Amino acid sequence: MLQEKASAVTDERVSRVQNSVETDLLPHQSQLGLSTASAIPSSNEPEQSIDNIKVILHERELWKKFNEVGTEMIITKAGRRMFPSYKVKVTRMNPKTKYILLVDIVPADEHRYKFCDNKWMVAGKAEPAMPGRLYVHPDSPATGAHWMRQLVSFQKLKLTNNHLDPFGHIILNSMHKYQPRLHIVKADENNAFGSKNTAYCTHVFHETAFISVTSYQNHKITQLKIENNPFAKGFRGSEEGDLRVSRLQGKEYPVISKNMVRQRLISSHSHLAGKLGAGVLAGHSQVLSSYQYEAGFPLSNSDPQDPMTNHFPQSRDPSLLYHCFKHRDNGRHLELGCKRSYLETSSTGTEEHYFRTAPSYESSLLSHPYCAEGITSREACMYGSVETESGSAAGDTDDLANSPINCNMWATVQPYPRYSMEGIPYQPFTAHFTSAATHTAVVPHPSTPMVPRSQADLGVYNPASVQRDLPVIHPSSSSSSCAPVVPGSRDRSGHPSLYHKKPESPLRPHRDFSAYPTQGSISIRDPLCQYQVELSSAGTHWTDS
DNA sequence: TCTAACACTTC
DNA sequence: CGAAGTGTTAG
Repeated sequence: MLQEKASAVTDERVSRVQNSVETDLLPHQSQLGLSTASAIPSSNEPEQSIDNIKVILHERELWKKFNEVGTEMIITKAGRRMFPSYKVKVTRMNPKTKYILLVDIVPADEHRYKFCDNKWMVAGKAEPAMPGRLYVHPDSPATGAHWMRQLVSFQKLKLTNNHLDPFGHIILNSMHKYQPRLHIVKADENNAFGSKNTAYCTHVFHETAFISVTSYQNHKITQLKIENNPFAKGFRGSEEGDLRVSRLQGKEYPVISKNMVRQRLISSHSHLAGKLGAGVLAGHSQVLSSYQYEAGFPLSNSDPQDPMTNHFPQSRDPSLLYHCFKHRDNGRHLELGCKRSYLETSSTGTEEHYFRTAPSYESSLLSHPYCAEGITSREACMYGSVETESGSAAGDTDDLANSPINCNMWATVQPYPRYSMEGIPYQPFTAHFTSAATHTAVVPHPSTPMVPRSQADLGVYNPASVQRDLPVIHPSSSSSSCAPVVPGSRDRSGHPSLYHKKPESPLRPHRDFSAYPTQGSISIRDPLCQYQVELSSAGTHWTDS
């Protein structure tokens, strides 16, 4: 079924990927993980290594439309879904192997933006990234056959600007540009990942890059959202007249669509306003000094060629890294990753690129001196998202019956070079990640297939706390952050951590982050599930304590 | 800039 | 029918 199409489409890419990947990365070691896989004869398919998995972005045309204008995603305290939603079609997986699919959203560059004069302009340096969180698809882990059977939807993923978010939503800073990434991780025997040899690969679709906002800046985007998002149907003007009753106001007179009006106003406005320009850093100046992603983020949208991309000024360079990685045992892989990256720019858009493990910014990190050090800690945490669970979860996307895990979020650490440098171990976060696989999480609800280790705590780590309390500390920055997770790498240097969790408390990384508000109460209404992951690192499996 | 209440929609 | 996702609007 799907495969057919997909395969056709992807062929090219695949080959590319392979080559590169293989060369650098380890050729498929994935096998270790085979637990599941082993049984399978992979005979037919070309190689079913994780590197050969093809991923096609669903509704790419729609994404492109948004991207041409400069996609904006609303972020709210309560969490807002993305629209277009992130959905992919996956092919060339080993039908019997179990995989975990997750999405993370990393900074696309190191700038803060401002919408002036009807255009996005750089307005200073980006704020330090928060520890990234990962959104694990609710069906994870599931077999290749399951994933390939239908579209894999991440529509329930929510974005928030609440650094203390207790729900497990992905935390972003407003007016910053981000790049969503899909990671496919081979599940280990326990249906988790985290083992040392966990194999995984990352796919990036440049057209899904967006700038986070608390309210739409470009009316063209507002318009596209209204026209395409079913929930915004109420704002669609009636065709012709565009007469719409303005009930909101309680008035009954027909009005020109607000959008239109708005646009006009805006435009006129913008002219006036325009000038401010960018230079402002908006105040925040927060000294970012320390943090830096590196300049080169790989992510950018970039296609140089693509005109569209340009909407976001600066962003990036075109290149992306491409690669897939497998982890080997410890952390070394990171390094590998670094090297490999090469630009792929060209391809463009559409497709995805394989990345190295390290997240984009990470990559940068890699380059940095810090990288090396930092890397170690990467870890990811997961949160269960609240929502997920419930029914909807299933529905949404695909659905699945399996049901395994509902949503989970993972957090990745971000890189804050500074700290890392110091050598402080961030373990804290690490811990989260940790071993995850094994541990999986828990969640209050036992439902999860995974292992329920601890329980739920919700919080895994709380970013928030981190931020506030320790601003500095962010966890490991470097490395972990990057890595998306999973795969492990961490070096172990030390930190193994794990964390565990207390039930109520969020996880605190070692340091404490204290406060997590949350707690259980939060919402968990539903089941949250949490996973903890560990990257491969060394053994860390959690230590639980 | 950001937030919360809102009217309307989907599911 | 109720829960939840929309952009709007006022603050």
